[in-house]
Amino acid sequence: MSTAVPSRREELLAIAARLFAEKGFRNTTVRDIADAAGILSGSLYHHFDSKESMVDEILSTFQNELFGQYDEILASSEDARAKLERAVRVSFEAIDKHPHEVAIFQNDADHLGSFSRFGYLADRNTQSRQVWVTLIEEGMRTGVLRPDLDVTLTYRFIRDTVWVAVRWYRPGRGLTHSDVADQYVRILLDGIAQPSRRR
Amino acid sequence: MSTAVPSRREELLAIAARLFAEKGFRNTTVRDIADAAGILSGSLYHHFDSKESMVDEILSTFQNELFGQYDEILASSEDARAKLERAVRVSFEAIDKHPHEVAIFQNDADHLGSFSRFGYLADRNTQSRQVWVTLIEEGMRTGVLRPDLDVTLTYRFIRDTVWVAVRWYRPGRGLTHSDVADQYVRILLDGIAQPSRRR
DNA sequence: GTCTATAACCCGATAGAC
DNA sequence: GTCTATCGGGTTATAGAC
Repeated sequence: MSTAVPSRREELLAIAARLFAEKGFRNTTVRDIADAAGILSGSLYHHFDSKESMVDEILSTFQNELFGQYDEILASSEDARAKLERAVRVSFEAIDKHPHEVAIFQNDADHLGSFSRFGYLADRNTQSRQVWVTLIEEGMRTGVLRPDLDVTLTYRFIRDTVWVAVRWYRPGRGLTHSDVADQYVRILLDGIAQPSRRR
Repeated sequence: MSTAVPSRREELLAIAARLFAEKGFRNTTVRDIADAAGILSGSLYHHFDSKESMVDEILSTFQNELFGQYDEILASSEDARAKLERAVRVSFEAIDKHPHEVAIFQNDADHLGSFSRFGYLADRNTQSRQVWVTLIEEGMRTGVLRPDLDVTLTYRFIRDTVWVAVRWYRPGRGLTHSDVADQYVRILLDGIAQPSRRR
């Protein structure tokens, strides 16, 4: 958790997160990170065991926060449509608040996940899938979603459309994350076609 | 263009494309490519100037083919809804026929684009944007799409949802590219909500 | 068309001085 | 907490033999 006055360790992690997000984990060298922090590469190892432990701390901290929010939504008593909307909104908020962490997860999770140390990434992926599939199935059962949806395909559609926005969304420029979520929820639920022309 | 009997050069490019797609361009070594081809890394330089020239040939060949298809759609006389559908279908067909090329473009175009040699990647990006925006605006003007759409946001939504499917779609396994396109077009145009509950 | 051998460089990480 | 100095290994690419 970040405090009002970030520790040196947190400063370094923030610098590393930005570089990992911009250039990719593998393509960012410890010298890049040290340069951006104004120190030499060897000095980084006073704070961290390895480059891997840096990205590990970045990702696990972020995911613990995000999945706490998903759990709250699943436990709420709203209808499926409202819960789906909230889950989309929480995700866009995460892109707004933690764009670097989301970008690293999107770009490097597959590669990192092949190391046993990052096995929790696959677990979180499964957990995320369960959240969305649960909401979609509840929506189909209760009649707020079309009953002919392919659940797996719909899950992938929602997951991808939400998280891939990290590629172009820039906090503080143009639309807010809330505006983007509004439009995305509208397209997702009602489509882009003129309803009167609905086939 | 690939011939019935691929040349050694084409064989090597196909091997490289698969590895670039699986591991990323930077994370694939010339030794990886040579190993997979059953030769030594030095021997690759009899066929190609550099690793960069390999990915260059892979991407430019693919894009020349894809954008030829987009041009045909734009020039056709169908209505905007039909043209949008066809553009989505052509894109999914590209994912089916050339999954490695699409994956490389999705994962590495940003990084490669920073070198002047790959300036055409940015040009193709602009061209692609013009295709989708043209179709969306024509659809809004002719009344087949909702008139309150944010054109830029809708463009990004379509672009991202289509191309990100390369992350999970595997040719020959499960749904065909045509099935996936059917479902995606339906969600995109009409949404996932039950129409009777439309707000 | 491929192999042998190697140049020139970049990488993550370490040991110990300050 | 940072710097100096460096180790061991991986990377792209080249020159010339076969």
